[in-house]
Amino acid sequence: MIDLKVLRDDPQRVRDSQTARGEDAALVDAALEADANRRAAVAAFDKVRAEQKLVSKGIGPLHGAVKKAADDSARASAQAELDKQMLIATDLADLVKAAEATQRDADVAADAAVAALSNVIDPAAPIGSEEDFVVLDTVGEPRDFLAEGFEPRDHVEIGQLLGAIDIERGAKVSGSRFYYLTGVGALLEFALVGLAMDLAQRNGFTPVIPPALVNPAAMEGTGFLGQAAENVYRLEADDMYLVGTAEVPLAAFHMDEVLDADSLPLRYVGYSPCFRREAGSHGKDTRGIFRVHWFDKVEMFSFCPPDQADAEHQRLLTWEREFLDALELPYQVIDVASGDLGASAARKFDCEAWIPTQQRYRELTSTSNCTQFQSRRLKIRMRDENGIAPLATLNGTLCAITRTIVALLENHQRSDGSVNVPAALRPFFGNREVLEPINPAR
RNA sequence: GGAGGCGUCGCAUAGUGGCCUAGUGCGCCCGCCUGCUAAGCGGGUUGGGGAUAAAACCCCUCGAGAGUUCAAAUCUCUCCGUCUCCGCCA
Repeated sequence: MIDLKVLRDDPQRVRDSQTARGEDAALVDAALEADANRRAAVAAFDKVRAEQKLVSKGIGPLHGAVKKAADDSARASAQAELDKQMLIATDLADLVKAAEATQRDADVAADAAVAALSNVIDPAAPIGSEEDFVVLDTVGEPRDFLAEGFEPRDHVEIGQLLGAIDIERGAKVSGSRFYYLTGVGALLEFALVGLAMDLAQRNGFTPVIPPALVNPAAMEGTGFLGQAAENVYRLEADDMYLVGTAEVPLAAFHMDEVLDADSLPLRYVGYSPCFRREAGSHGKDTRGIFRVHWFDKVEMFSFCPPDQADAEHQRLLTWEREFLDALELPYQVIDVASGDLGASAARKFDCEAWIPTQQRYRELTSTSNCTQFQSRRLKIRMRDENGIAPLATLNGTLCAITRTIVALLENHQRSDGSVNVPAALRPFFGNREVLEPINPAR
């Protein structure tokens, strides 16, 4: 949810942001109107409710006056007054009920209208659509396989040779975009998680194994039931959702809480399965495990004071880069354009690793600064010397297992189908230096 | 899954239809007193919203929602959480 103060005081800023995202700027004026309606309805209710309380409060003593009346005429006049006040009170009760209903409707409408607005983009973010990203840095050199004298195999082939990835059986058991990691493939996941967790812990993150199944409040508060709703798995019978990222349970961890500003930034690193329906991506990345309905991921999440969010965002990016550096992968860092930001993000950096068989850089990790957008919805606030205010939330991928495996196998393959294990990963992989083929080529 | 108990301010507790404008203790904050500390004394201390130049002020908030009533922490219903016992189970 965006800041109502900004909406009221500087609506043009919000309109410009909507436009830059390629979204409807008219939603801003609809939200302004709904907000004005709400305030009018609140004022009307407050007024009639205050009146009702006043009258109602007088009725108790009137009952007493009737009981204690000294004589019949005093009793009759007290009773008359009581009857009169009761009539007024009954009328007021009807008015209150009506005003309350009006207010509730106006409230719901205003909430919906404001919730339809995406986060106000960071002015530093490049303006444009998906392809208008800015490359901030390029690290490492793609290998020249031609010069090395062999054609690189793709991760599906290598995975088959190593006995690491079983896509056919994944499809048999669960359908398309499913897989099994087997043998060194399974061990590779543990090694990657070990390396990622180690890096995170050294940087002050609290490791978390979060629930991957959450209630509607958590899913909605995180902002995934808006434009991303079609990609979320919902369990109809239980009204629960399968998370698409640990960002959801990590963000919701402090839902409805007020955190001490001195304890910030609070950093958590979660390891969880991620479930994605991949609606609207039919025909995209159909081969292998690059785009799947389920994968595991190590995700960083940070709660921090708003004025430190930019710096924290840079730190998250730095840790993402350290991880890719450790894996010795060539990659580039991009500043994602306004039209390609999620609804919650004000700014986003992606790290894209070179995929040799695709001859291009593909997204491996991503870090978003959601400013106070998520925390307002989730009611996560901080208390400092200035009082209570929403805080900033940020998230960043440390390791999306399947895509990392794709990049690792393809970039570190050798002509005989074996794969080099990068030095940093070996301590988490039984000091293994090379993964050798165990299956014949098909 | 069955039976029962319990959800009140940071914590602990009082409150069974109108003196509740939710009391008290602890903790915390400010002040007084005091060689210093402790004690003592006085005041403050849920959160959200409306109004305002800022206030005063007003409304909502006793797990959530609905209902009864002129009036609900209090009565009724539904849901959620939690605890105890029984059953089942990785």
